[in-house]
Amino acid sequence: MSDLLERLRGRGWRLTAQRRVVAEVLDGEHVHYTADEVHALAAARLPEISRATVYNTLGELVSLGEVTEVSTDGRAKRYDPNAHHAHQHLICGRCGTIRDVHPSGNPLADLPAEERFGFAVSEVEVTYRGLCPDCAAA
Amino acid sequence: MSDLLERLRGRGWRLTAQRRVVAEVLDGEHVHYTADEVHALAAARLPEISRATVYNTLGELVSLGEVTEVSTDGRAKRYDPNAHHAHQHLICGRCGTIRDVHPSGNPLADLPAEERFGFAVSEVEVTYRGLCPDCAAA
DNA sequence: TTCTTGATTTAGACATCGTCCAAAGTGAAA
DNA sequence: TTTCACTTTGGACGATGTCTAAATCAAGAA
Repeated sequence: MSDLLERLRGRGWRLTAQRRVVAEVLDGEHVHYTADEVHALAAARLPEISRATVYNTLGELVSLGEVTEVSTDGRAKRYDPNAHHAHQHLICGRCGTIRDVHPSGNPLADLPAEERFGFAVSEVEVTYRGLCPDCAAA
Repeated sequence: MSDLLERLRGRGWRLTAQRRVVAEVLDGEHVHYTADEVHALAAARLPEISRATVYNTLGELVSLGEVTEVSTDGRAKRYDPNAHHAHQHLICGRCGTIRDVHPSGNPLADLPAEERFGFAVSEVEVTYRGLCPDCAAA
């Protein structure tokens, strides 16, 4: 079984068939599914799982820090299970495909105090946009 | 009249009362309204303006490069008329307030070729997140 | 000025994404 | 095995945004 389920159990998660299936769907290195995709894949294994449960479970995984939400401009949010390895995203503006990338540099350090307006800045998100090879060719 | 309307007319825009009002609402330095806020403010001056027109007009302004869309995680998109001055955003995770910021550094240069996966990368968007002074105090 | 015409606006239906709720079901502690 | 708080369910609901066909209008032509 995945480390993920172990960690979740350790945090007092009640382990239901539904949660197990959602976690299994998200198990992978470069997975960026939408909630509905997760639901479809989960339903392939557990046909009666409801949309609400998928949304609930994804929300919990995000709260627990096990999964990151990626908002891609108006489209449905995508869920990235690769939350334990710092990375940023490269998104195709045409088809919405997402790749994980690892830029150098430290953008947090690039924001001087006088540009923080008293905010307690806690994170930076860097999103690269462009066209993926397939869309560029088409 | 604003430069904006001049530029738009120069590009063959038909100047209607509705478009004028939307452009006026967006006239300002650090404005980040949602489409519905723009609609409400526009309707204060031109009561019969429709939502569809506001959406159409905002979409056109974005296409023309006069206004930038800012997606703030699931909430409604916001529209930033400050498109002619490169800048990034600092967003309060609690209340959604947006500030324009100007970090140093060049994140585009921070993405090595082997991390581009054949994409034609054209832009980078850096979003700082945290709590604004009001929300931090509350 | 008036006419003409293609661009623009409108209201409201529709689509998508996500949230909420009350009722029914269930994991797991005792 | 029993119990009960935690989960799930489905369907209504809400927010945001898109689309369409018919009515309207800006602005160039006459």
